Amino acid sequence: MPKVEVKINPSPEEIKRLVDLAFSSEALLTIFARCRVHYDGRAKSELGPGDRVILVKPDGSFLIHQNKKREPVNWQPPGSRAHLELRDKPVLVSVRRKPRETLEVELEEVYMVSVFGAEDYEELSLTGSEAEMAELIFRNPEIIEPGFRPLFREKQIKHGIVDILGQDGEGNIVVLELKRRKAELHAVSQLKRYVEALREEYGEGVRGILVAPALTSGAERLLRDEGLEFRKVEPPKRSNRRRGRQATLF
Amino acid sequence: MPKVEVKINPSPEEIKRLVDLAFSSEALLTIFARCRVHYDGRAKSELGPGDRVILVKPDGSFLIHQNKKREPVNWQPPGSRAHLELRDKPVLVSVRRKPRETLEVELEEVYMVSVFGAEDYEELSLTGSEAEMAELIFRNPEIIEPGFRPLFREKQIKHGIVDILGQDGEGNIVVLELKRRKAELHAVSQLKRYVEALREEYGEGVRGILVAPALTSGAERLLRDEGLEFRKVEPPKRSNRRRGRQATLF
DNA sequence: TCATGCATCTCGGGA
DNA sequence: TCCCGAGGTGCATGA
Repeated sequence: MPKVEVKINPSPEEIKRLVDLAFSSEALLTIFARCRVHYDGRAKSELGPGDRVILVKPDGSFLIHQNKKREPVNWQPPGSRAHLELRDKPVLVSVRRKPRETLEVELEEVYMVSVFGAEDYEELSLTGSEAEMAELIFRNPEIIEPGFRPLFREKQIKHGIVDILGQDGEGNIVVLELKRRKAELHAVSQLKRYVEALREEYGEGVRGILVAPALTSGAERLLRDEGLEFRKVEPPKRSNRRRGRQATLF
Repeated sequence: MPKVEVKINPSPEEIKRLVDLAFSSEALLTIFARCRVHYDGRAKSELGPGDRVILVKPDGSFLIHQNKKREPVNWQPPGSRAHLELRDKPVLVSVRRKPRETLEVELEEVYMVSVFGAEDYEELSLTGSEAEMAELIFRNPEIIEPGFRPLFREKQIKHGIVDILGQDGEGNIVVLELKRRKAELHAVSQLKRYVEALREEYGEGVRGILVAPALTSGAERLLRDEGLEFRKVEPPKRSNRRRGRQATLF
């Protein structure tokens, strides 16, 4: 059985057949077409006629790509349900419930329809995340400062969830906010929110440290004004190993 | 000249020809293939073999889609430069400078290559944004409260940029933070940062109002604890008109 | 389900 | 260029 079926310049009947084939066989549907797009849901949008790539995945994900940018111009998330209606022109409709959102693609001219029975059992293995910065700090607490002891990870407090909660050599409570990239104002506000919530509960012996590879100018200014601290730490990149289903030791 | 050229089960030479055609003619390149993917840049990732859809746009955007989820599993942003190398297997390489990032796609089996000369001059017209909430408030300040006068939009202050800065009937300075959807802790922290910066400068006569269709439980708690206020406002959806290049009146 | 925060976030606007 | 914040953010994780 072939992985791919393609039709160039299909008739409406051929479009219908291939779209139904894709949906019934859990295959990836790809259409090259001149189309208009109407969206209504959390927001509302209109897109006039032009050539686009339309991708419908078996999990309901629906993407419309123009010839620029990384982002689809319109889309539906996984779990949406799509079907083809033959009106004057064929129209691809995708509906999401909760929140209710509808996407309609008027196919003015279809240049190509394809059905791709893609098989894929692999997951991405990624390194250099904030989670790995946290692991690094738990293994080597001295990179924060001598005497630092990390105690909790992702600790829920009154107004949010602290990345790492620990103590310094003097017995102060220490809040760490980690950022895998240059930290912005946003990150300082987050840290300040945690520090203030903990001072409310434990008094003045609470320090806040922003841990990141760098700071923006504004973040540095706010951090200084608020008496918070900074430690420069790069997110570690593991060399080769797989993440997730990690090799066990026996 | 046809809009689309497609080859099923192409040879390495045919792959090379079509990829070069796509890049030289500013066309959209779409490949269905079993591939492995290696990424190194801001982070680093590996993806084992599986069937994917690869999309390379003329602006350098590079997307690799699995058969699930809205998001590409790997990508490069616009401005990246791609080329095909014929090693043991053909390898698509995309490089971004600043920051340096490389994406390598080993093509283990290519089921289809296509070149789509897409023409598109339309831009998305979207309604229901935060910007439109701001316009609504400038036109109808009383939806905030009687006597409210909006004065500045996107006003830069010491620690950030305030959505709307105005005054109330008593002459207090009023900061509005707008959210087009349910406001979270993050939004309250933002508002608090602006209010504190302005109190630093102007004293206690500064009020902060979070303007959104709803609040999360945690946002409501923090807002209350900080003595900030809430006004329920839905983002307005225009009925039909085009946005951006709006129709002129003559 | 909701709430919370990360993300190779992307993207646009402004200084 | 950097900085800042919106986004139909998407997405995983926990309660």
